Amino acid sequence: MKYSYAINVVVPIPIDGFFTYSLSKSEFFKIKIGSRVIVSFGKKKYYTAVVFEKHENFDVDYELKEISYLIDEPPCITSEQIIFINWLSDYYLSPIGVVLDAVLPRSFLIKSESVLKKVICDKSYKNEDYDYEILQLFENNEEILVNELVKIFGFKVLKRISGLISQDILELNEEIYTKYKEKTVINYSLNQSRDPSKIFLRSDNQKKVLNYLYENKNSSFSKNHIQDVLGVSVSVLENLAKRDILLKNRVPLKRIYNSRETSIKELVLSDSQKDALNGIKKSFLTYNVVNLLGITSSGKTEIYVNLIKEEILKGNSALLMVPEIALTTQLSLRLSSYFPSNLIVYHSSISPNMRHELWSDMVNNDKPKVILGARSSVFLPFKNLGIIIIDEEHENSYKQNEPMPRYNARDSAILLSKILKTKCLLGSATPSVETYYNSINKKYGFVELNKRYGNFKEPKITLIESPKLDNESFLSLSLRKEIKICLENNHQIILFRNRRGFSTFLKCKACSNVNYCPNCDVCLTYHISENLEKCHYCSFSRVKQIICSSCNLPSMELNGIGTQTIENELEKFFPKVKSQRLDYDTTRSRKKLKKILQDFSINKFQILIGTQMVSKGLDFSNVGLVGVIESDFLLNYPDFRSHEKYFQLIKQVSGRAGRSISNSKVLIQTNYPNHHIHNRIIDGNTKGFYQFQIDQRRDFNYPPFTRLAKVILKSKNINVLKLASNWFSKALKNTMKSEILGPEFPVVSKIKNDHIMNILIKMEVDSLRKEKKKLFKLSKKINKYSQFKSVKLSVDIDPYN
DNA sequence: AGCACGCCGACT
DNA sequence: GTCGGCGTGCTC
Repeated sequence: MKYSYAINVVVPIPIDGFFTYSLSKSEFFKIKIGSRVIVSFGKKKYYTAVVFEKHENFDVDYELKEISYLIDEPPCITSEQIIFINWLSDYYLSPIGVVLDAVLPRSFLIKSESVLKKVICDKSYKNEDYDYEILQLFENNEEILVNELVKIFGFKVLKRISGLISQDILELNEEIYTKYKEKTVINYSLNQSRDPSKIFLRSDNQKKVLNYLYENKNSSFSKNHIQDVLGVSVSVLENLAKRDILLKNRVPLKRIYNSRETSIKELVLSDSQKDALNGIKKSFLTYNVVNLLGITSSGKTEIYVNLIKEEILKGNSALLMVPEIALTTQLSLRLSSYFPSNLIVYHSSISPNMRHELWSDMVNNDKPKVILGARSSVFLPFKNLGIIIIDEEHENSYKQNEPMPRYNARDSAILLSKILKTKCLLGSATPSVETYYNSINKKYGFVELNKRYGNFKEPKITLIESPKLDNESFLSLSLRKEIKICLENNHQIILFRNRRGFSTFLKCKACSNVNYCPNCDVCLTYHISENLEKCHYCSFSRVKQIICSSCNLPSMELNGIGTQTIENELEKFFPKVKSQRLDYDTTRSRKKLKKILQDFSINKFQILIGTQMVSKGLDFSNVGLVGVIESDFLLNYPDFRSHEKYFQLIKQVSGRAGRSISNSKVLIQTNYPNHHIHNRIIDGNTKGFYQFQIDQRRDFNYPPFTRLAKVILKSKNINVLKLASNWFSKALKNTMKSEILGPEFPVVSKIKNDHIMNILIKMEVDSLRKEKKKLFKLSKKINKYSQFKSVKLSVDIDPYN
């Protein structure tokens, strides 16, 4: 069949590929690539879909449906985003619908939630009886869900409504527009109809307000503003309003850009910062991507701010990506003092209203913006973006594993910078091996910043052998000594403990049995505060059991060193000293997290005990000692990146010490004081460390010399899983020329009753596209075999872990 | 994702 | 005899 006008759309559901719909000539010329349409999809459902391609004289061998409704003529996503979405889907072997779903704000995608609103209800439309049938329903209702109409009349109703809409009798709004609520404030302004000479006031405060408003004629102010400027309370305003001297009116307030105006700070750069900044600018003349290696506390932020400022002055926007927004309160405060009216903070858990407003603002408003965002901020509809800065470029949290799509925001941002022809700066004190390799091989520009801000010395790092198990305490004598000295100097202490490895668990004294989760292949973690044994992979939890399930003796007892045990231990040795724990269990709420960090920064307590969280970008001036306790499980962890991760972790926690004091110390309590990584950490030979890693990666064919793909197979039935994995691995070996490893069970081999097997593929860089295509084709094949139908297969491109 | 179709078991 | 369980396959 031949269609004069057709469009290819993407439907935001986990299906691959485009779907083609026909449309009228007028619709065809109105519609743009990136516009949203409502289409009937499947038997009943209506979805919001996005136009990706337009075709004239389109030939297909099946019948096309017509589009139901054109939502927005101006596209809701940019043409660059169309390219980007296609790339993401292609590169990460992820259905394009899944990518679209991740990119667009939820509020744009609500399916079949359109609402019909009565505009005029003119009885003269009686003559067309089917229209009247619909209009009748609006006699009693102002608004009706399209869904309801579809339920009553079937899906053909949409064609009928579209007639009424084009005649302006009904109005179709997406549910979001009714759900989306403008934020408003009450503003006070002068009642111009009152003669000022006839107003008599006794109160000084009231006079103050009136004078202020006279000075700023024709403007109105929010109560907050008047309170801030004049220091008068609301009741003063209310009294004036009661006497009709002031008028109250509600005005819409943008949720974005409403950070309080503060004085714009002037930046003072140190000489080494200036050098680095100039180096970066020079480097951007030749390279699209530049890597800034600035040691901890060297003041990378000031450099970022400078680069962003230059873009803003040029009328461009800037994106600053950070790994985890929860820990960036300090950073966002600093940024808002430099860019009070341009800053937008963006992450996955901002409110739908906010996201909606922000997105529309980016599409419709050319005002330069500074966006501080977590990984999902790469998906925003950028216009005139001048620079992308990726802070802590090495962080694993740039990689999203769950939910789909799996993508790496750092890599995606680099590609986005190419699509947008934008500069891209990678910043880190401990760059990833890949980035380091690209820098020394001139694929990226490379700038180093080796001096701490304020010229404070980097802390002195010392290794101590962990005490033997039967020792009086797992806190070694020398660590306790240093803690004491540090406390006497009135400095603060951070104790770092890596949660993975072992956290607290229960073990049988008699038979050494450890309790496992019934659904997952991990042992249960014991939470003292709730007296519960919990699984960290599924939602399983139960009250602590003292009786061993294996030998029936009441001999289950606490094992492992968690942050709680450290706290208890500290209390034993330093009973008068205040400490606080900071980990994902104790700090579920953001407020609490903020409070703990705030309290620590104003010296309310002396010792902060924490997991990974304390290693990331916290800036406390008074920390004299960082203690690392038993965190070296990474040295034995079966992953080619585990040494790199360990190095980064230690460097980052160490960096928390001595930010504004000299003679700060880092003590690493370890079982492997002679490990070669420890040698590189002690002698500060970072280049040596990276060279060693690069050589190893080259020898064993790991990235950056190859690209990895991990195939994850899951099934409730372990035997089926084994058969399927072996079959798939063989199939891969037969069709691909890449090296195939596995199948093998991962460290955690069962989650939520699904058994898991992984196959690792090492693909040559220059045959990547072809190899991925083969992998993709094969992955579709496995469910064609009836015996493997229950096996769930997914692919992780450039996996971490 | 959602929905229909379809093939088996326990019920008025 | 039928209601309903959820396994499987399709959606322009």
